[in-house]
Amino acid sequence: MSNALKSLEPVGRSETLGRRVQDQLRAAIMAGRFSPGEKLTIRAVASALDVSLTPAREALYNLAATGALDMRSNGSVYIHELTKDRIDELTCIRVELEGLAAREAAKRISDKNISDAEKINDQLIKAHNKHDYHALIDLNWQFHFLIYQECQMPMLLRMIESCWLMTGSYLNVIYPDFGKIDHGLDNHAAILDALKARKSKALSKAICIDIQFAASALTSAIESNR
Amino acid sequence: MSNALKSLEPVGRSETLGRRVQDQLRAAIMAGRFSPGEKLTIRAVASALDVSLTPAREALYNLAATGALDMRSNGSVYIHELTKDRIDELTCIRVELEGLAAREAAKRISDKNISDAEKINDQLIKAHNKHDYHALIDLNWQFHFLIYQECQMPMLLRMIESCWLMTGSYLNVIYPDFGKIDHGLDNHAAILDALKARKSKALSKAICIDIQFAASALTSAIESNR
DNA sequence: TTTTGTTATTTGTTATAACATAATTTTTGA
DNA sequence: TCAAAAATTATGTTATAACAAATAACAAAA
Repeated sequence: MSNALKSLEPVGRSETLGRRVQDQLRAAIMAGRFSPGEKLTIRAVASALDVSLTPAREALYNLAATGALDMRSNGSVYIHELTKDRIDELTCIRVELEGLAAREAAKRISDKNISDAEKINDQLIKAHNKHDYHALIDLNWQFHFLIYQECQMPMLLRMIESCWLMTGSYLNVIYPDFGKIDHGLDNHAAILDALKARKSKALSKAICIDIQFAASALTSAIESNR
Repeated sequence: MSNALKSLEPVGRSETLGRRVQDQLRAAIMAGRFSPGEKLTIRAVASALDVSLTPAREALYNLAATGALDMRSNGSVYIHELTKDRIDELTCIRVELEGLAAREAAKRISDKNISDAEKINDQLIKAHNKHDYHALIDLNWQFHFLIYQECQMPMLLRMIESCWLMTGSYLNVIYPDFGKIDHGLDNHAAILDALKARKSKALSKAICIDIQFAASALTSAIESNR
């Protein structure tokens, strides 16, 4: 094969409709565009994305299978509604999984990734100052997963992602209180410090503090909204 | 409501075909009845269970979404084929998740559950002596999940189950070497001791040793089978 | 007004057919 | 004999229709 041909990117094989529906739903969930407890019917999703029932159903049920959506016994699918107990459970799980990812990532992460993480965090601080919490949600996601990706553990990554999706719908509940996430910025600074020093234990600890901080903010937001 | 009505059992709502297919596949996977790398086509599953493509596809894709099956980019679904790297990753994840489940279970487990676990372990020893590794696989599953269930963390349980399903097809590879699993029985004894003393840290450690022991047996089985 | 039974509507379930692509086999030509 | 091409088969994808179950809306009775 000629070098010119080899240098070409493989044409993005047209994804299936089912997958595209799933990707769109996932993006919407992780951007917090759904409200907790909202019902997602097959037909509503199908007509919203202009596909038939089959791919809409596939997307909804696959997301439910990973835990990103909540499927009840009658087959209806809802956005997760979290109780204090559920948040506590999720926090315990995330501490274990993301702690592991952080430890492994610290061993492997490249200088370039560290500087990328710093850039993202700079943007994140700007977004915070501008009260642009839409961007903040997205950048926070990018910041964490840029680090986690370096652990080179694909199964672990998928599990962590599904944990994040479970709380996605509450981002809009928690982020508007800007007073509370000043601490969140401190946590990110601690994460970056540990990253630069490549101290895996310190990184893991900083990540866990960040998780627990977010969880307590979420819990109090839920308790007061009730 | 009348007392007569109150005494009636709620009618077990007939499961959907999709769910029944999924349950059957899951049971077969966790019993090790499939070989690693085996291809599961939609039509083969549909005709084997005498259903149409729709529920067969739903079951396969949902299991793939949880990681129990391996879905490749062209949509074909396979039984997982594990490499050393993948086993290592899975072991790390399981140590975290099952360690957590064990710690929490130790806090909550009832006397009855402990004696149930002992009974299962007795049967397990008998199955071992009879070289009945089919029963052994099943009893080992029961033993572990009886304990884990006590943690009262439903999301965690599902994650642990999907980890177990990933290695299901290798059970028949690993168990026939009976010499190696004498240690496995010792591990179970240690687990029961920690359980009876309700020492959460000791239980967690015993479980982790069991996991790592199984992993190393699996790794060497794979390496030698190659 | 509250309860209860009926009807209508919504929504999940499943089989089927048509289609497109990937894999395999067969055929053909050098 | 071998490799390329063509045909065939296998397999995944999707829309649709018919069905069943759950839910909501409504009307009649207590």
